[in-house]
Amino acid sequence: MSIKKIPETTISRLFLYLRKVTELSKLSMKRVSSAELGESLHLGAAQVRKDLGYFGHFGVSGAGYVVQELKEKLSKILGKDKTFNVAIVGTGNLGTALLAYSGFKKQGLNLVAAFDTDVNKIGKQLQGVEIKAVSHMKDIIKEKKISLGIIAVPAKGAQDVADILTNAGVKCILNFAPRYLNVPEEVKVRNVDLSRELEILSYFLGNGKKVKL
Amino acid sequence: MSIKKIPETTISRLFLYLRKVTELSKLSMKRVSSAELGESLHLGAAQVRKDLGYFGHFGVSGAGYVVQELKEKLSKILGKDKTFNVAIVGTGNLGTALLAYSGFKKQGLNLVAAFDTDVNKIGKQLQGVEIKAVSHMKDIIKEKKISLGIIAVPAKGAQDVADILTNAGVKCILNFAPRYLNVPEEVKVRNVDLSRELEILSYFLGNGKKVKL
DNA sequence: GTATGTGAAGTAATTCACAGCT
DNA sequence: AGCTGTGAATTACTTCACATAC
Repeated sequence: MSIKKIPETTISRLFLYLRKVTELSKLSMKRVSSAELGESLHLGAAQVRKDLGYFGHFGVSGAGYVVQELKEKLSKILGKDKTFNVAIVGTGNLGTALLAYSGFKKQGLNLVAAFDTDVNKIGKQLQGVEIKAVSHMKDIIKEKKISLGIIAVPAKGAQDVADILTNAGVKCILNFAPRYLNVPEEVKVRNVDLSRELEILSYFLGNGKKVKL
Repeated sequence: MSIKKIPETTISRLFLYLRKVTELSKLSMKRVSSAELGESLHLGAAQVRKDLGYFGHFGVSGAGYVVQELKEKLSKILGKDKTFNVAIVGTGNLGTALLAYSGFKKQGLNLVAAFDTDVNKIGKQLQGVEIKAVSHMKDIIKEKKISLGIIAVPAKGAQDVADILTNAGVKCILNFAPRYLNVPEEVKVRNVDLSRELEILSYFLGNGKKVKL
């Protein structure tokens, strides 16, 4: 293995491999081939091998991968051994659903703060977290050492929220607002744009056969 | 313009152009250049022109695009003039948030049915829609001519739901369950995997400088 | 002069195909 | 014999650059 840039798509697939290999390990399976790993994820064997290859030689030629070992190495690579503090900004319907989302702890993420501008919401408890005013955000983020921020506010407020977050030292943002966020280079943003997902699907509904996706 | 395969990334950007051009039209702007269009979306001028070029010659050489005209053409291309009926399956936190999501109508999507397996929920009203049993799904989907299904159930039930949906004639699926769905070739699926988004971000948190994304 | 439309060049990701290890 | 690891080939997308139209 040589030093190469690792595509983000590869990182994203590694989590799928980890999920799968965790299942297999529960089923007490000892070995797994690249073809088997890719199968239910509809990925080719070559793709799986190339992805894993970025991180070293995990496999046994002629015999596939040792399930337990692969699981441990992937967990390590993917930072599943670490935990991070998370804040959510915006406690509307989507924010509330996300607060209730039990997946956080599984990802090693502790939801430690929630913010809103609505005075009727401030002070209320949600999933054991007290909703605070956005005006206190900077201090609380520093104080609680929050490194990941989730933006679930309307589009027009999103950039301001992103500015405050990055100013306070947040390194990653999951953005649900339907707009592009300008952030400093070292900050990583991922966007989930529900409107756009729906729009894209409705495009395919309208265009049926015309476009081969 | 010749007949070419249109990348899905292009389709997805067209919606961004439409949003922007709609804003500009509200501001009574008459013309817009490809550079201006791309600017706040952090897309290059060439990218914008290439995307629009897939669908014909909309622009005026030397003068950019006529805002109103571009808006109308994009609306047409993207099927914004049509409406579709939508069903949601799973009325947990996420499903409820989506039901409440006001973006639907804007996309020309009418949420006309909601399904759950929980007997305590069945019969209740949510956002003016009565929650029905999953066992009645097939008939209701046909009867109400539902063409888009949203899956917001846990991973283990998701494939079964997808089977019922596609069997009943649903053509597009927005899947929030963290697993790959096997569907007939003509059915279009888009996946929103919140766990994975969080995982990917936490990978970047853990690996700070090491990986240039 | 200015900005489009588009081949050509460049970059990135996927898939192929096979040498080499067990 | 079987399956990995990886360069080479392919495919997909983006960016460049310029002839063309207004």
